[in-house]
Amino acid sequence: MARWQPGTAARLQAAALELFATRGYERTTATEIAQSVGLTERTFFRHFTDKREVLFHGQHLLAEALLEGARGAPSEASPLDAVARALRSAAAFFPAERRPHSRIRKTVIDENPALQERELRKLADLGTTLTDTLRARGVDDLAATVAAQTGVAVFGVAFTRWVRDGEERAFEEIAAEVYGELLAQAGSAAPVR
Amino acid sequence: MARWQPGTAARLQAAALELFATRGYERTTATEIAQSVGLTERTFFRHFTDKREVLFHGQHLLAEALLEGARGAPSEASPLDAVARALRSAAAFFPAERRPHSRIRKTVIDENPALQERELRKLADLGTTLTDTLRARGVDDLAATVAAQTGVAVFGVAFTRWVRDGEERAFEEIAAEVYGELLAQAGSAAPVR
DNA sequence: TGACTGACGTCAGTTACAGACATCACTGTA
DNA sequence: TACAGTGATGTCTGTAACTGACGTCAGTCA
Repeated sequence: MARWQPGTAARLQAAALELFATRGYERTTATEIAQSVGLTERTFFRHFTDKREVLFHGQHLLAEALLEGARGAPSEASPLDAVARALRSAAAFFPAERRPHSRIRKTVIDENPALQERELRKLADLGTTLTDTLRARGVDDLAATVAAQTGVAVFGVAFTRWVRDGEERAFEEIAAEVYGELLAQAGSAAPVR
Repeated sequence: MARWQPGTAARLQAAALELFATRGYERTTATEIAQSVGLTERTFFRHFTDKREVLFHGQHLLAEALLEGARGAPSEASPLDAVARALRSAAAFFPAERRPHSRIRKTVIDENPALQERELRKLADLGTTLTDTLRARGVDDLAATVAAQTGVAVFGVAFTRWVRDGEERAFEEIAAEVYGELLAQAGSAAPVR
């Protein structure tokens, strides 16, 4: 018999989300989370740098999906078009089955500013890596930064709407709507004087 | 004679920035900051909810300037035009004299992820209040959100460039450049299929 | 004069982390 | 098959960010 059960991080994550959802984030200690799956506080902090991080583990997979989409764009595609492709390939990360889980997670995060900060940082990190990817395609600094940041903004708005109560459309559809709204607004905007 | 000197928060802020810049953020304790101006740790935490917050006090003034700009836009202006106005009125907050101070602050923040998270949150808060302002002008939810988030993205990029080493142009000029780049990219983008 | 307030100090407690070191099932190698 | 790693864990101990309760006292105002 194995000395330790595998998937420690995953078990901690599941336990943490459940405890956070029932008792609230602040009234749940790292020790409690660890003990609820038969581990020690110290072990918890070996798997997650932060108490907050337990809710955000695995985000790098989303980042990779996004970047893959951008990298896969034809070389003649504009930076913004590459970003649009990135958004489409991110959609695979938000299938309908995942929505209930995402909603519980959202509820927890919405209740705690510290968790919101962490989420914003993950989003911002997405922005910088996306910028780097665009630059690697030969896009100049300003264009890459603007396209990537815009893309992250669209992603953020789309994700927020996707997890909203009552929303049933697919992520891809919502993202297309948000992106379309951006193009429409920018298209009819007054030029810089 | 007054029992306490006025401007406690400002003195703590100045002391904190200096200590952070010399010793580094993490190796500076709240107690040290407080003692360096003859106060107690407890008093520090009465003025700032957080150790981080000492670097971000006063941000609400910037928010008010931004919102004032958006509110001042003519009623027939599009949401994005209102946002562009908000950006222009924010420029008053970044005169050339402020740049050296902003650069020191930036150095400190760049070194610490926790501080970056706080900065992102302030930016995000700007986004939500800007959204609310636009909605109060009668703009529908999607349009307001997209315009506001886009504006915040432009602001963020412009600010980052404004504090960059070697940069000497005024904030307003940089913001106009970034905003122009966005319009140019969106103008030539492929429409959503 | 005396109650009240506001900005501060003091003290004690909780908890998020982090370093150092021990443990021990498992693994690969001689 | 003996045996030296290795890696995930536990234990112990310490630091610093906060927080609540309460006391203090100069200035203010009825």
